[in-house]
Amino acid sequence: MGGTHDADDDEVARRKASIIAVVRAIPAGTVASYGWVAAEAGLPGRARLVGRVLGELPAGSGVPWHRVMRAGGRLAFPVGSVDAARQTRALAAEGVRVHGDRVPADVLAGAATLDRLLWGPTAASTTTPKPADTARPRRRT
DNA sequence: AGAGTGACTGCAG
DNA sequence: ACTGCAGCCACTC
Repeated sequence: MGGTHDADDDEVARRKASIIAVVRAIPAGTVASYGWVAAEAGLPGRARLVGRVLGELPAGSGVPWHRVMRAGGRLAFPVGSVDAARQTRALAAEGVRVHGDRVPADVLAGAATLDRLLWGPTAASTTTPKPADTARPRRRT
């Protein structure tokens, strides 16, 4: 096979797969932040990458992109935009009431609980993505 | 190679 | 609570 098969491309595809796997693992009725998803996918600090990957998702991909929100449980899009309305609608269909551009704290707390659901002691699921990648601490005060 | 941009985030004012 | 700024990462021009 000679050809153009760079390990770099493979790495990129692998990141996308990890991100999508985490998003798909978010239970209906709960939401998670971009940063949280990135961290769980083994890509701490790549919240923006999550947004890009979700934006590339084709319609009907089955990936619950609407369950991914900004930090603090805020809508990913500005209120009034078509996408914002769509996300609000999709969340409402799952019982999540969006108040303005934010969701109740308890819904967001569900994401924190997810941590235990996914990587908890009783998790041990074979469908869980792998952390891989070395965690790189953010240099912040 | 340098500058600009964005489905991000946290701290300051 | 809101806006602005800085840091960061990946991509495009």
